[in-house]
Amino acid sequence: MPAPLMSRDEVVERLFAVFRQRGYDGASLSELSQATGLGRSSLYHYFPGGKEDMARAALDYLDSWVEGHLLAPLRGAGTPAERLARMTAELDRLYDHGRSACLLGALVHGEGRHLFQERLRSSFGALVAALAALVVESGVAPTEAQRRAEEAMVRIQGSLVLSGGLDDDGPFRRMLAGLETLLLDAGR
Amino acid sequence: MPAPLMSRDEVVERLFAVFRQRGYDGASLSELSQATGLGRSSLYHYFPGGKEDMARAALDYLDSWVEGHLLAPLRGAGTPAERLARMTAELDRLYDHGRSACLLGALVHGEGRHLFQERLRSSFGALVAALAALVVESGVAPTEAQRRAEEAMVRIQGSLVLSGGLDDDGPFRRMLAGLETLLLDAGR
DNA sequence: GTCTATAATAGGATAGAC
DNA sequence: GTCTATCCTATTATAGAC
Repeated sequence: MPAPLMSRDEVVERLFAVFRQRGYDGASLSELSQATGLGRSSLYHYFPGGKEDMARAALDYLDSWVEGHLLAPLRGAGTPAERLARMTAELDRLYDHGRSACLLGALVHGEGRHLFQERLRSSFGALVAALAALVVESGVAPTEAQRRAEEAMVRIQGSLVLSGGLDDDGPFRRMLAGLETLLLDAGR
Repeated sequence: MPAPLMSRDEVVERLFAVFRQRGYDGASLSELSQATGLGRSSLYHYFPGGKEDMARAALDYLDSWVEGHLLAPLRGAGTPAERLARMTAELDRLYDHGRSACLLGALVHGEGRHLFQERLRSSFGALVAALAALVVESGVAPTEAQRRAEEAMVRIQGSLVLSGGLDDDGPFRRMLAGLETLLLDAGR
């Protein structure tokens, strides 16, 4: 019995990288196999349900990353502005300064949406809810906080689409720079 | 020689509908064939370059639709606010109140991006430029106008992603409602 | 747990009849 | 201009050896 070449976590991380770039329909087993260095059969050993299982694992990985790197900082110590700054720094890492797509945004299209609509809803919903909670804590009324949190999510996703389409980091960078004003500035 | 069952324009319109929903990789010839009612061979008669040609035609169709329904109104008669209102009404139609995806946003992922990066750049760029011109006309400095136009595009795309992911029209509706304030209100 | 081999299907694309 | 038939490749998935 050969020992595993890499941890399951590392395998999933590479699957995640393929799905975010190629989308569900565009991610072929060949590419997933190449990216992980595992043969098809090894992939099916880890993921008996095939490609759908692999995408689900990628979503699990993202949820866990988001919880650890985005939601936890938002709930952590410091002023709302400090916590938000920690989150935006992590967003910048996650999306490689706007050069990498969002897995959720990629799975919204084609078969991915059909397979994962409920997961997408809950993942998007959790992020928006966490942002709204931060904004409420900063002294904004819940209704308005919810509106701002939704708009922040809209801008994150939209800037990734536009930066991808233009092949230009600008939109993502400017979006990141404007998040604090959008979420925490009272005069709006 | 059988007469054409439908005009080329109508064929392209149906191809457009498939690509926007399924993305480039997710749009199979079977589905494109079904959607148009044309057999594979007939599709290749219209589009000798195969699927890539079909997607290109869908992009042409979108560019033409955008020129006629979005850019022309922006340049037309009336105050900037009136022209913008005409454009947002057309946006609402194009995206079916937030229920249909954007072709450009769909083609940003997977193979579509590699094939059409330049087209995406110019289509996105033309829209942003037209919005910026309107904002300049309303009395805003060019640099600030460009910033607002880019943010409008970001919000359009982001709201479509979020409305798709949440399966909820809300984000798109609220985005549309906020466009005039974003673009034309001085106090920002 | 990984490999080689292979099945079974779907994909994109073409040829030629009418 | 559309059809039926076909080709070739890639795809997803499985079986079985080690």
